[in-house]
Amino acid sequence: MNLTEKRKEERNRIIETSREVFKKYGCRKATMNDIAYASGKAKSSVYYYFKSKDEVCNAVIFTEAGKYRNTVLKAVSEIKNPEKQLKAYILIRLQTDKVYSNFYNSMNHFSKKSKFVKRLKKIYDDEEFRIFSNILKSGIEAGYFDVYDIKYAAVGIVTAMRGLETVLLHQFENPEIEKKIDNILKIILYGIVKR
Amino acid sequence: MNLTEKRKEERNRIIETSREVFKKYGCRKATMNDIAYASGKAKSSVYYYFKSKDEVCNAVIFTEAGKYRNTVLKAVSEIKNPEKQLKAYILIRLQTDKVYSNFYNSMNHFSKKSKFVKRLKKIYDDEEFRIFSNILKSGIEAGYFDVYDIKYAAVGIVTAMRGLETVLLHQFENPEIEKKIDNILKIILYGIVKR
DNA sequence: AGTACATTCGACCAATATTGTCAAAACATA
DNA sequence: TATGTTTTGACAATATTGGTCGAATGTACT
Repeated sequence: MNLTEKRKEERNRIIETSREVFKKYGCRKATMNDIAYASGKAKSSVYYYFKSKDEVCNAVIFTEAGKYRNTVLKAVSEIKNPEKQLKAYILIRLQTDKVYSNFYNSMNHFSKKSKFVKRLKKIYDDEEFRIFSNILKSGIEAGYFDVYDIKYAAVGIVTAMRGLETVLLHQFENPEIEKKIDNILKIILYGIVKR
Repeated sequence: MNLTEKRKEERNRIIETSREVFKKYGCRKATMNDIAYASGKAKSSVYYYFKSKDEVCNAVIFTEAGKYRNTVLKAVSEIKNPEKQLKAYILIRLQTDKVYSNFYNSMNHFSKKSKFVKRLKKIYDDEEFRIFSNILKSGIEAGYFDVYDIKYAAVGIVTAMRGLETVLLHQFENPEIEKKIDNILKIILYGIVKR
């Protein structure tokens, strides 16, 4: 095995253990010692792989975002019909959102919003925006959708969706939720103007 | 309401919130600030009620031990037959053990066994010993049991039970567990000598 | 063995965070 | 207002933490 390969693998191993440590203690409370110990190394050895604790955090976030992305893409790409794709996307978003909000809520339970959480949010937001744009784009290419400007359409719809979520999230157990989503989806898809 | 009463109530309120904070962060990671903030007070206000963080920890442990005690006693006292009492006790012990081991495992997940955990264990151990002795004693008074020396009998049986647990705990989902306990119980109750 | 390189580690320091104290403020109560 | 209780922010003493460095260990190749 290549030297840099081995190095990367060790890095990934540390990232995985860090993820667990963060889950347990939260990012703030977890110390480099915790991470090192959990990885079966000395603290300075962790610094051999990562410049700083910040970098470890970023790596964990980045990897998690990647996993999230894959989950979504895999679920969505299996669906051909763009309309159903959209619906699947919204549903999966509502589900994973719950999980990952748990993840980073525990990170700064109290204490003013940290730099860290802001960064995490931004990364997820960007990711989401990109994924959604792709769905829109492929829908357009397939001749299903027709929007004036993908970028602004995406921004608008994602924003609307987020508003939708804040309303729906706390009634997520509600079995009516699918119907509600269907209704909103219809508006997004066909507009409110009668044809 | 009496003045000292009010004070005690406030203390209890802090103990309850502390318990939640400990559950979340573990005892080591939780700071007096965390506790104070969660209680809606300033740090120094917490020190008005407790001499030190150590005292807060002790109070939480003590209260938890008391709750555990009540759970066991309530469940056991409703049973008249000492034999069934013993069985109920062992079962409930196995169950609550799981819960509270989670509680204090999270307390010092890594880092050498802390003074704190040792104390927690000791308190639970004493408590358990006392409860068990009472069961034995009431069984003797009721004419069901007959042992030479309650104290040593209790020590012996509790020790044996603990050994039993270490074996059984990780296969707790096993539905056969009741049968196994029954078997052990029979040995404890009737001895191994044929009559 | 000897060299070059990757990896691990413990000791160490400066910066930060935490515990615990205190005197003053805010609050209640009569 | 006077008295006792409770809350608080500022502060000192102390402990923990992030991060550095040089030395030790490991490893692969000549």
